[in-house]
Amino acid sequence: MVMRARRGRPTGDGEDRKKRIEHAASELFNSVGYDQTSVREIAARAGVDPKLVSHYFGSKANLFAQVLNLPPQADLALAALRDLPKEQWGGLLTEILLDDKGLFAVPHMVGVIKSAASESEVANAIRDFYIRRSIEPMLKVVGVENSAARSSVLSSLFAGLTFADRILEVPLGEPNDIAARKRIIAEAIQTILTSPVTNH
Amino acid sequence: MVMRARRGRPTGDGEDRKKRIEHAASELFNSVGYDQTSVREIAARAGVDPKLVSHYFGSKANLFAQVLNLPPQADLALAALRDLPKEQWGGLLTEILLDDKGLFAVPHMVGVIKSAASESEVANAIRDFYIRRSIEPMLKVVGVENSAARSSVLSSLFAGLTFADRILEVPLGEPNDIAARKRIIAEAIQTILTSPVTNH
DNA sequence: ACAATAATTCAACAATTGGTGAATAATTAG
DNA sequence: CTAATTATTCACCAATTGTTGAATTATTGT
Repeated sequence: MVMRARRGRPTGDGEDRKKRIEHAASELFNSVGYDQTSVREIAARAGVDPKLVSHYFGSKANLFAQVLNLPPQADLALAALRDLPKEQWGGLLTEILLDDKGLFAVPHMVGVIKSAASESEVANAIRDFYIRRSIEPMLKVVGVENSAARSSVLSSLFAGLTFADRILEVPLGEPNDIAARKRIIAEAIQTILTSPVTNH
Repeated sequence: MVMRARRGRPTGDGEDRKKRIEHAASELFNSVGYDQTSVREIAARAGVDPKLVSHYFGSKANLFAQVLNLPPQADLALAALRDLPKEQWGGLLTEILLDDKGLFAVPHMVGVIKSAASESEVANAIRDFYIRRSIEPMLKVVGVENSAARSSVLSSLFAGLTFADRILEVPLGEPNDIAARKRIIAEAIQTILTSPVTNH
C-alpha cells in the first residue's frame, strides 16, 4: 500500500494543491506548533510531495508566516461585548471562553504558545500575530482608560489559562472547584477590564 | 584548538562531573526548555563527553526528571505573605514578582513553559513540577475558601505573564503603561486571591 | 507541430539528533 | 601484584530534519 503518485504535472486541478498545503499547515501549526510540525508531515497530510512546499512557499518559515496571515475563521468573540454593560463583561467572557467541561478555549492560542516557545526563526511573526489578533482587538472594546495595559494583562491571563488547561493539562478537580474557578476567572477578567486604577 | 581530552578515567575529581552535568542541564532546561536543549550541548557546557550523560542518567528524559527534583534555589516568595493582611497581598506580590523594568519574573517558569510546549516525553514530569512548585505552595497561603481554584487561576496568570514578557517579549510600552499594568496586575491578583465568590 | 513553461514527484544531501559498543585509563579489592 | 570495577572518551548508528537538482508530465503560446 505504497500509493505511489503519478509523476509530472497532473491533469486539471491546478491551484488545488497550494490550498491543501496551506490548510494542512494551518491545522498542524495551530495544534502542535511550528517546531513540532515537519514539512514532510504537512506534505503527507496534503497528499503531496514535500518539494511542493518549498516550491510554493520557499521555506517552512515562509509558509508559517503565510498561514498566520490567512483570515482567521473565528476571532475572539470580543465584539459581542460592545453593547453590554461593563458590569457583565467578566461573566459573559467567561461564558464564551470556557467550554462545557470548564476548559479554557481561545482559537489559535495553543499553536501560538507552542510555536513561540522554541525561539525559532518565527518568533517575530508570532509576536506580531499575538499583538494583532489578541491584544489589539481587545483595545477597541475596553474603552479609553488604560486600555493598553488592560488588554495586555487580559491577553496574558488568557495565554496562561490556555497553557494550564490545554498544554499542561492540569487536572481541574471536582465539579465544585470547576464552578469556583469559573467564578474566579470571571471576577479576575472583570477586575482587569474595569477596576478603577487609583493613581498613586 | 580542538582541546582533545585525555581518554579513560581521570585522576581524582570523581563525582565532580556528574554535578557539572546536572548544573549545565539545569541551566539549559530552565532557559531554553527541554526540546531545545541537546545532550551534546549539555555535555559541551559541562566539558564532558556526551556519553557520560547517558552513562550517569540513562537518557535525556531521565536527566530532566532528575534535574526537576533538585532543590530549587529560590521558590515562590509566597511565604512572605503569611503574616500580612489580606488587603495588601496583590500589591506586595506584584512588588516581588515584577523586576525594575516591569517584567514579570518567576524562577523556572520560562523553562517550564518552553519544556511543556512540545508534548515531549516529559510532559508528565512538567505537570507534576508545576503543580507541586507553583500551585501547591500557594494553597498553603491562600487560606481555606476555594483555595484550589484560586491557586490554579493565579498560577495561570503567572504563566501567562511569563509567556508574554519573557518568551514572546511583547513590548511593554511607555512608562505610563508600565505603571498602569503593574497596578492592574496587582488588582487582578488581589481579586483572584480574596474576592468573595458569591454562590450562584 | 513544437518549443517554452509550469506543476509535480523522486532521490538524495548535509546537518542534527539521542543513543551505544568498544577502547582506554585510573582506582579498588583480593 | 593482579583482577575486577569504575570513569571516561572515541567513533559510530539509525532516525529525522529542511532543502535541492534532476527527471517527468501536462499545459500553453506560436
